[in-house]
Amino acid sequence: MARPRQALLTRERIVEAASMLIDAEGLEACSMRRLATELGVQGPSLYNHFATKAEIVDAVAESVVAQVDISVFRANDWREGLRLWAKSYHAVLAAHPNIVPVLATGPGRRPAGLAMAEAVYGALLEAGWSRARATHIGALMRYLITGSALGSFALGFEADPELYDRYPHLHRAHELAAHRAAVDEGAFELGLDLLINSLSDRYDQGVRR
Amino acid sequence: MARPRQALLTRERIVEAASMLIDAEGLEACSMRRLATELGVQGPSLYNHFATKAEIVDAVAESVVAQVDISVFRANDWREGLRLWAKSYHAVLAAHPNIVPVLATGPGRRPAGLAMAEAVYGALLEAGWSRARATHIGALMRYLITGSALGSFALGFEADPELYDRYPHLHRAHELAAHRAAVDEGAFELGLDLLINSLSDRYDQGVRR
DNA sequence: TGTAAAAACTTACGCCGCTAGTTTAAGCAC
DNA sequence: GTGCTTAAACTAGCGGCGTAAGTTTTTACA
Repeated sequence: MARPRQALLTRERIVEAASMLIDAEGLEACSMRRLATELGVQGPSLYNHFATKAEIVDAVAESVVAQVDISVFRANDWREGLRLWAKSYHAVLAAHPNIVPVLATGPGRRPAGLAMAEAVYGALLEAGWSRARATHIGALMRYLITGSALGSFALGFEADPELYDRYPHLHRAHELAAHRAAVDEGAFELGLDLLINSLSDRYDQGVRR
Repeated sequence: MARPRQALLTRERIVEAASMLIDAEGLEACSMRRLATELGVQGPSLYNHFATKAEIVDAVAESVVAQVDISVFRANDWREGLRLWAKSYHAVLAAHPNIVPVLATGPGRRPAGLAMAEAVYGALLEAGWSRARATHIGALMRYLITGSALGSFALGFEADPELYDRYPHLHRAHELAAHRAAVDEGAFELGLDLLINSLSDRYDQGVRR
């Protein structure tokens, strides 16, 4: 086949297919040849639309981050804004866990990532936090959110009971996987509560740097 | 060359070389052929000592986690134990950042990882925290520690000033990289303080689940 | 001393990202 | 309408990847 009358590929179609493939089978499954097959095309054809594979993955990351609700900072106190944003971000990453390693390295040049950083940092500055502290708080939130999204704590323990014979306190660790949601969500909620409440206390005491 | 009079490889030599290669050039640089070259050997020879590449990487992860000081739980209050352990873990990961993605998925079957989980969880249980809360606290600490180790927050922003023209609050984001240590360490220290202090407050108020 | 296991080797398979060059259709200038 | 440029698909192929299979030689032990 040479050039078709109607183009088979668009950047949008490619990103959508890549996103679905990554969600369904993971980052490693998303090779150029495999992605092309998914789109009914030969591998190198993708290079007519993206210069490298990294650009495709980056576009997927961008489309995921764009789903995070950053409007919450406009209508809320910084504490509530931070909490609602974190929950939205957390929920988006929970729906697309396989792309998290890409996001964990920072916003890079992605507009949605930069817009999110702008919204968070701006809200903290406008609340009165110092530049340095606002940066720390932003970093801290990213640590919690991507750290929790990167790998389930519960699933980090294998289901084989014999594995824990030598570790008296871990004798029920093989049951963790069955309570995955409660464990992982509970830990995230606890962390969010602890961080925001204690930041709030400091703020109310006038400690803002 | 057939079998040499003195074995060229041992599991220890392989793990050591892999660890150095990963530290120096990253996980992707550590291919079987490259690692073998580093050891003065052909690629497939490594399979006489490890069944898969994943086993080698896992052994590197194990050797890194084994460097974390978990003795601190014996001589300290749970708060101070938690703080000292977290700092030790953080320092170890800062020295070996390229292996962090492997650790972030949990202890798996690695003895050092399981011993660490046992120490943390045991200390929390013996302090009086409920099983569920102790699990949450352990998960939360991992989120913070691996989240912060996974990618520098400061380096997540590119040094190109023009990138931030559209984002009024980010106009100095290109300077972040120059303050990498202050930003990243400040955020981690803040997070650790906030979490442990607020957990300590709850504990002192008798809220242990 | 004969045999089995160990530890190196070479060769090769099917993936991978990506480059180069080819073919044909589309879009535009005259 | 005709010719030129560009776009979007193709095929072929390079060097690298993890790993399997089979070979060679040495060592260790019965």
